[in-house]
Amino acid sequence: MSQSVRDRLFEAASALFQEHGYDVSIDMIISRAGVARQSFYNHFPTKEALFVAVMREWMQDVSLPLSQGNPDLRDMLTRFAHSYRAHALSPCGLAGYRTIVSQIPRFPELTREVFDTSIGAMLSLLTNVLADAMEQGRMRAVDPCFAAEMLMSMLAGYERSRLLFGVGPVCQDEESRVGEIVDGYLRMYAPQHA
Amino acid sequence: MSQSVRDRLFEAASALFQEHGYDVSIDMIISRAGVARQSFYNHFPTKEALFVAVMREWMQDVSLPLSQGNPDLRDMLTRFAHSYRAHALSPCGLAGYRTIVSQIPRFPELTREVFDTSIGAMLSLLTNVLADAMEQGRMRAVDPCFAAEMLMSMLAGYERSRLLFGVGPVCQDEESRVGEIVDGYLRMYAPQHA
DNA sequence: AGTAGAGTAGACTGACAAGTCTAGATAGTA
DNA sequence: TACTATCTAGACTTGTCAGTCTACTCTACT
Repeated sequence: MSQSVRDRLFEAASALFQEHGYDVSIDMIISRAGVARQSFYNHFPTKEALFVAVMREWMQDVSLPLSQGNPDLRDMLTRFAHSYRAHALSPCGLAGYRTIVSQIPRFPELTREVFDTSIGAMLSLLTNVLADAMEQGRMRAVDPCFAAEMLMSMLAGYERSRLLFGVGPVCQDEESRVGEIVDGYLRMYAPQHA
Repeated sequence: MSQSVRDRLFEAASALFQEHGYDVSIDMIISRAGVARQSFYNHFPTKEALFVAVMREWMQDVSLPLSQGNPDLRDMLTRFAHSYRAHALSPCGLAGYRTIVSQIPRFPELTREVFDTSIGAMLSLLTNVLADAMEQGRMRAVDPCFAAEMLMSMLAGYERSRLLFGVGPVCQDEESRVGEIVDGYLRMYAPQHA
């Protein structure tokens, strides 16, 4: 037995919540984990508690290559774009998004916390970077938070919905699509007196 | 009795599906409609059938002020922007989006149909309009479908997620926000030889 | 008057799920 | 050996919900 009972429960629940949403029975979780019913309740008081724990772990997965000192704005944004899209548009990320969104009414504080520490945290990181670029005259001076929202929207707006609904493939050519998005974005926010 | 039993069931179900998602009991629906249990089954064979009917009605609500002949591109896009955002970011639109997204695994064909006839239909309308503008040299010539995706993303990308998660108010100043988005968009796709 | 259709009220069934409880197995430790 | 903690196996309780069924009422039509 390489993994502890708790870890096996956790992994099984994480996969099942992603696949089927919150409506997975405890029986399914314990059978996937290969664990007895009572063992579940030895580690988690309720199913809700397990869900909360899994959600909190999902939040930890966000890490972004956004170094504030990078002199090449285009390069930095391109890296960010690939990293963000790889997470948000992956089957995993999409399924997690769906699971969380569907549980917003049941867990309002938790889901809000998930938002703040993942998407919201990304936004504020990006906002800082853009504010920096604006101060140095490498970008048109606008509200940096608004500009950050625009980039994140362009990277995973319509496309996230489309993929959520299972319409079409992920992308024909990720590289060139990201290139086009970043190009357009830099045109939109090019310094006024170039 | 002003409304037929069927209409009352339909309205009650539409409101409750929006508010609570698919997990609303038949008891709740009939009690809200003020109707007996058997009457429900006189009109709909199953709860799923009612859900499908309600979803199909939701699709009908999309109508857009996109006249292909409008000579003022900015004016046309601004109208589109307001109309799209009024629908997508309203409490109603957001709740419906959540309900549908959470039921994607259970009703894959239906939800796909919903997407195609609402968001997807908007995209193709907008695509035609943009292609037109590009042909006339009023916009930079790029893939019009990609350009349409960008506009829809900017109008309801990050913001839709934020509102879905119950973070913050709808908007401080809708008018100026839409103005900024359309401005930026037109800058991004301004003709190359202005 | 009589009949059919559509309504109400509410009991009932069968399935399923969360959480509790009992009993026994296994392993580590004093 | 004896004790304790954690595990397994699975029965059990309680509650909910979709869908069925019975019995009665009301109204329209012939």
